[in-house]
Amino acid sequence: MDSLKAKQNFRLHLEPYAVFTDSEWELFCNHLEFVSLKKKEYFVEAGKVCQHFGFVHKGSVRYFHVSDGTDITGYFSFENEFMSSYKSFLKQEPAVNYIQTLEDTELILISHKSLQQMLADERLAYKMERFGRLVAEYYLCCYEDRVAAFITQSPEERYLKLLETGRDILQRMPQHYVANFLGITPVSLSRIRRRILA
Amino acid sequence: MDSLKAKQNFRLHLEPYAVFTDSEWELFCNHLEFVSLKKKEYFVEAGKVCQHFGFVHKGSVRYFHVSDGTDITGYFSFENEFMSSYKSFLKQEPAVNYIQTLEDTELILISHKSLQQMLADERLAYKMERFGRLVAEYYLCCYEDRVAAFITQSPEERYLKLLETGRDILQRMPQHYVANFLGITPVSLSRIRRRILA
DNA sequence: TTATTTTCTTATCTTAAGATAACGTTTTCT
DNA sequence: AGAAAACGTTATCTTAAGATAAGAAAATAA
Repeated sequence: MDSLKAKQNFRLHLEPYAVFTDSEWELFCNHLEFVSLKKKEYFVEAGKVCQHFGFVHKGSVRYFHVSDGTDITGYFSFENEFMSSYKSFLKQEPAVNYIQTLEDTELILISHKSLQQMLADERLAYKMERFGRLVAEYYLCCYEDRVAAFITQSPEERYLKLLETGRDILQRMPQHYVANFLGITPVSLSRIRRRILA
Repeated sequence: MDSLKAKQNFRLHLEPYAVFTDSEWELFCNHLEFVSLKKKEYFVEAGKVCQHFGFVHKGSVRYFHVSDGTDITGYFSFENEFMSSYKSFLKQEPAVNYIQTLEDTELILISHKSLQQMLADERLAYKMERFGRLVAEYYLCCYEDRVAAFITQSPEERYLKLLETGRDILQRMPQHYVANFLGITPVSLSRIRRRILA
């Protein structure tokens, strides 16, 4: 991976959350790790502590749970989106889920240890606290919407909404992943699709 | 309301998120508002911007959506818990939900304007950023669990889990509020309860 | 206290989702 | 290219949830 380009792109996409001076940016970059994963490789596995907060530079990942042998999709992250098993990462406790790449994927990572170091480094602390706050707030809002969708909408309504706003999900994800992202089975989504066409 | 006691209690419950020096605490307290609401009064109404982030000193509140005339519970907050229509508050956009007291309730409030002032005040900025980050992260983790419950568990399983962990919800909330908190109708919850007893 | 509203249960009917299996198609792997 | 795996649809059967209405019990208000 071209880590120079990746860094530039990362800096750009961080702007809503943190604008670094050049010297801050240099300190920050010392903590970044660049990792390329092949399709279907795991970034997080259930039972292990998620050690990194990540940014998808290229490719995409899927976050899913496994129960009774079937896997159930929680969400997806595409290019230029953050990705982590947040609870596991933040609390440094074993994850209850997996994160797996869906394609060959390039990630920029910040380890929990690095984050703590930056939060403890006077030169970066304030900016990192703010960065963390804004990222967490962003995801808080996303989750608020997602919970609202589950309690106020039927599966069919959730699918129709996804059709409107669906980002890359519908184009790039196999339908059975989309199905349990919506909280239903693949068979059920197939029926919903037919119902809508009729 | 005894605002001195309320302040003390608030300071105690903020400790996981922010520990203030006495002088910081004094600055912080200048921004606090103390409000008593009667049962069934509204703290947030759909269509209006949520202006405050709140802490429940006494009593309890319910967060709910209204669609097609029926109301659907999103969550509850009890004594010593935070409460806000986060997305509306953070983005200062119209809320899509209501927040209503369930009993006579005493709240400690921070207005959006006050929060911005504190974030801009050199003497408090760092601590407030950190405070904001830790609160947002806390709720992020709660929401992560809540979404996981919707996609991995059946309504019955969610109810059984609530029986185990249910805080005050089951004791203090009417059952039809609990029902749509679980994403189902009151009638359906009643059936689940019967099924479990049998 | 009486009247009214709220709350919970139960019953009926309709609708849709889950489980499972079969089949054809497409993709992936070697 | 050929074999295997993954994917999407369809069908059947079972189960449970939604909609609606009615009635009893409890809480609240006048």
